[in-house]
Amino acid sequence: MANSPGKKLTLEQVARLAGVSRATVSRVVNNPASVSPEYRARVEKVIADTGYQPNLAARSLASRRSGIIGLIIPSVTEFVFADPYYPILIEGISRACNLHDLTLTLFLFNSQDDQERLYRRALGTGLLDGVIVTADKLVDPLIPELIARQIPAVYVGRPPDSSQTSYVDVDNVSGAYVATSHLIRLGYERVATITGPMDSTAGIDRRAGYIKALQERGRKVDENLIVEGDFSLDSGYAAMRQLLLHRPDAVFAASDTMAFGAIRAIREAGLRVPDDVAIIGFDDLPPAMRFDPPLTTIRQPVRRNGMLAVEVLLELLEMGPHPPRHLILTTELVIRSTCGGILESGPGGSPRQQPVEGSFSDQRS
Amino acid sequence: MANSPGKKLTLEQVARLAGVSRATVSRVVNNPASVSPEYRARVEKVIADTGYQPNLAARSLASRRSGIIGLIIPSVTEFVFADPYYPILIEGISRACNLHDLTLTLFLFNSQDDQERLYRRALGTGLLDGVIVTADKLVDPLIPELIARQIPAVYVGRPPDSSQTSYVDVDNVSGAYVATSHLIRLGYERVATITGPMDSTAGIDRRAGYIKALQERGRKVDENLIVEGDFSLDSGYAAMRQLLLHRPDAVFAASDTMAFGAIRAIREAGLRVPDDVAIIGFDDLPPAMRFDPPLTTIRQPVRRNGMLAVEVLLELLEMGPHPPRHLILTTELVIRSTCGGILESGPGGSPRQQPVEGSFSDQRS
DNA sequence: CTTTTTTCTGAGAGCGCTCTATGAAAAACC
DNA sequence: GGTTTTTCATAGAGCGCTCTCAGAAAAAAG
Repeated sequence: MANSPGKKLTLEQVARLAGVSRATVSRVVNNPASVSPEYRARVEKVIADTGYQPNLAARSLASRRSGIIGLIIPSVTEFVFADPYYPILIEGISRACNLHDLTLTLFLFNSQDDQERLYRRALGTGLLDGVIVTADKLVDPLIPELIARQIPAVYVGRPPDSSQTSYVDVDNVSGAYVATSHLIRLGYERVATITGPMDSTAGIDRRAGYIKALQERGRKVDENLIVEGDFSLDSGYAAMRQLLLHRPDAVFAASDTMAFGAIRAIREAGLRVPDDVAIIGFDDLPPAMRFDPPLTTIRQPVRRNGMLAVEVLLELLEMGPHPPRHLILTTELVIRSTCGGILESGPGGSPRQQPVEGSFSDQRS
Repeated sequence: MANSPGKKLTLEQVARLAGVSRATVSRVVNNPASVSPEYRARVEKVIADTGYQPNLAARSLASRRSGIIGLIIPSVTEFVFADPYYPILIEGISRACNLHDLTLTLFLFNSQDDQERLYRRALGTGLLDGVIVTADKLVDPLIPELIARQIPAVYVGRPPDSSQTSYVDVDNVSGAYVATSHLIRLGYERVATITGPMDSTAGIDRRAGYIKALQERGRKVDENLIVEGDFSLDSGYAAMRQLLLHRPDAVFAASDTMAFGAIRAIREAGLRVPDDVAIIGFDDLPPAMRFDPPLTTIRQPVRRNGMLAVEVLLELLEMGPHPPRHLILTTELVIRSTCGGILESGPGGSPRQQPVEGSFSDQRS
């Protein structure tokens, strides 16, 4: 009896059934505290009996709040879903949405041509309360658009210009630094890296962390040991083949998926991991643990990132844009089997990172 | 100049700027043919100059059409994204949405508790023009709900009761039949199967295809050679370990992911694929090709399925529910390296399936 | 017991758009 | 040239909800 009215019930009818005015029903729905107990009970009974649910379009038109947020992933889908990263991010976002009774809309584009229409659809119709955008590209036409239209937005990953944009990111520089330091500490001499795309901030930051670690240890940076990938398996494979020409004994791959590709290339060259070449990844998505051999990597809290993005967006929605929020989560070194772990407990304290998954620093810029 | 009006433009204002009535602007937006060329040009110019875009909430309230559809995946997300199946399905759906200028909302639930609230949110607010639902579970409280509320819906995968429900599916029985027949034809004697969950139609149908193939060849069905999995890697691994007790020489796994788990179990037992145990999967998602050794499997057009689901939904939206539509796509045997392919060209014609990816049968029930 | 303050409900004006009914102008017909 | 059709823009009534404002009733104060 709680539902299935042939025709949809309106506020008006509920009001009539309860013998009150429309405004009162609206109030019990949106702010029960403002209605006297008797009236509230009366209305609530009718709502329970009829299974009344407000019409979102009408509510949204009148209140300019829809409870709908958008997730915009400005990359072509084939690329997007080649990696478990995005599904897990989506899972996190969706979880937080469920927690807050938000509805999630998804804007993926399948070809570059979709982009313009998609953005119009997402941003122009005024339906979305706000958006979460993944910072995939260094050149992002979306940022000025979002600012001009004054649409609350939170980036996942550091956007190219963060002066007016809130974001949630992991500390990529430090993660890469830790990864590279780990390799150096284990005694490897020729530590190479397969970077992410140089048109993404994540790619740039992780490369910077690699170089920082090298320099701090007084190693010189050899450009031959730096090859650019695009986070995909194939690019990891190709990059590794190129790297092999220069005989690295350890490699920091800027994503797990590229690490898998690299391992394949290493094996095809008749070499072994980690005996001949050690390798460390970045991400620690589920396949890393299951891979054979299990991958040593830098864990980033992707799901958590997604959830926090929603929280920050909600904050923006309530408090207005004000100073943009920047949340940086820490990463964690996860030692498994691809770096040859024997030497790892050197003198002078454990090199093992503290798991600090829950913590994060909150810095405003 | 095409956008960034500080305050959002309304139809009203566009009408004023163009010196026409609101109704006229509305008509050029929705049905340009019904407006005389001069007026149309005048209005279109203003729209182009101002970058006007109609407010979705208002439009949806007045016309009862939002251009938004929902994708409901009635499984817990951790499970959902453990497999590349869903991301690829989403990609297909999203592609078709872009093609038709539809907006996609995503309803995932992260715990069983979400379910009720999620369904209310998805179905009760009247915002969605229709929904696509994945037929994951045999017991689906959604179907009666959808019928009662008269919400246009298309299932991906055969729903438990299809008498009133449209769906798009692949021919699971025939796919499993082909897979099993392939194994038999190659000369394997003890052909086992790792089934999908028995509370899903896909699991049931693929099991049925396996049994049908066995029976048609006069093989007797040995219950010891049938173990139930849940499409996950771990379940494939566990199922295979159990199967190994009964010395199968070939296995049909009802999903690629389970096949990967099974292969791991086989190797851990000191056996080789395909020399000691042949294995064939189902899905042919990207990892199948990249796996070492590349997996022989049954290809199902997942992306295409997603796109067609949208097309069918659109049809429903335009034509009304009428007789439910049932679209069954065919599968295709993809021979790679896990079945020992040498014997495959037996006498009496090639056992290789015709690739028929593009075709599908359209049967109404 | 009257006045002031507080608490709540109801009336009513939108939110921005669609769509039917209406009527004016243009085209077609006799 | 007058009448009937056809074409096409406009007026205006909603769609279902929120929210401000005013006023009635109840509580507090004098």
